[in-house]
Amino acid sequence: MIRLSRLADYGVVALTHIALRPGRLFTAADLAAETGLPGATVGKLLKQFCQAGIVLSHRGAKGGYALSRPPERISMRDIVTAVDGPIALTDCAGADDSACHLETLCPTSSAWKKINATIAAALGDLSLADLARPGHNFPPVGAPAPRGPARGASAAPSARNL
Amino acid sequence: MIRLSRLADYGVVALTHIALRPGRLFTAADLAAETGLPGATVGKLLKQFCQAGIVLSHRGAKGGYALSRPPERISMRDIVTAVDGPIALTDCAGADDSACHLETLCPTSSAWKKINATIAAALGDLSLADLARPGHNFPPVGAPAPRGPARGASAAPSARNL
DNA sequence: CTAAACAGGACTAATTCAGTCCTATATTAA
DNA sequence: TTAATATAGGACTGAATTAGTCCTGTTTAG
Repeated sequence: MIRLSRLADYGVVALTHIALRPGRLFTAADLAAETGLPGATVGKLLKQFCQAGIVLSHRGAKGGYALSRPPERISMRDIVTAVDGPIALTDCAGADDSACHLETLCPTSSAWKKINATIAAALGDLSLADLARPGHNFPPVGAPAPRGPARGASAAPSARNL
Repeated sequence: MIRLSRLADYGVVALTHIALRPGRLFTAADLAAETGLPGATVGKLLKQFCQAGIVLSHRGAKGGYALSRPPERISMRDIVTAVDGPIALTDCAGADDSACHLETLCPTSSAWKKINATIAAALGDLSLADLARPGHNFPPVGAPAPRGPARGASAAPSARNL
């Protein structure tokens, strides 16, 4: 299935947690403890978000991370792209100089481009602020679904599929 | 990155090939030879498409596969779903009875549902017929990008990313 | 100057996926 | 009726990708 990487999912959880507590500086360890995500992995994620300009880091003692801009201006696309790279369903539609050996001229590449753009737009339209306040923008459809790993019987955070 | 499985990509190639030659019955081996895709894998894909009702199979000698309905009525969503299962970026938003251990009530699940629905709609709006005639519906944006594996220097069909 | 915390990379382990193979069943043709 | 062709369905293996950990260096507060 089309899947979002687990890291990207974790990233959304972590950033949502920060967004709900504005003004506070989070160490990677604290954030991991409060969200229940693996510590080293949260550190890795925050580094990536810092490089992408989504969070600002403060080094040294009493350091930590904070959002670089208001959650309204951080989109799902920013987050997913920071963790997983450019949004492209297939190599041929996203990449630049790929040469295809399957067909001399691929009839589907332009279609993939359209699909990629649609997905990117959908992710770009949703901000971190929207995620933090779901009731306002996204009324629950059925029962309020609890969030979490579903695959297998593992108790620990597990794979998530798209 | 968000990725479509290679199988789903292969499936699109295979079905497009069939759609371009209406009336003809394809054996799995012939289709594999003509598209350059791995033989056993094409057989596997066609079985899945048959189960999903996208193609009809004719068993026995002189058997083979054909589309079950006109390409206009076969959507990308049908294809991707047949190969990769339901379209759901995360477990929690797509699954039914998953219990989340990260947060007592996940604030993001309804947002994921919206994103999933958007992607499903985008895939549902594009038919196999559209893929087979890209010039009509999707004018080339830049240079007509050739399609194919990009990752690494492998000559054989390689991983495709979303 | 010491401790806290981020920066950055290398490395390992686990998971997932692509691909192959084998046996059974159905259909056509001789 | 028999032989050949082709799909149905599953089990199994190898490879690729990913998640996660660890280590060393740098920066800053006290």
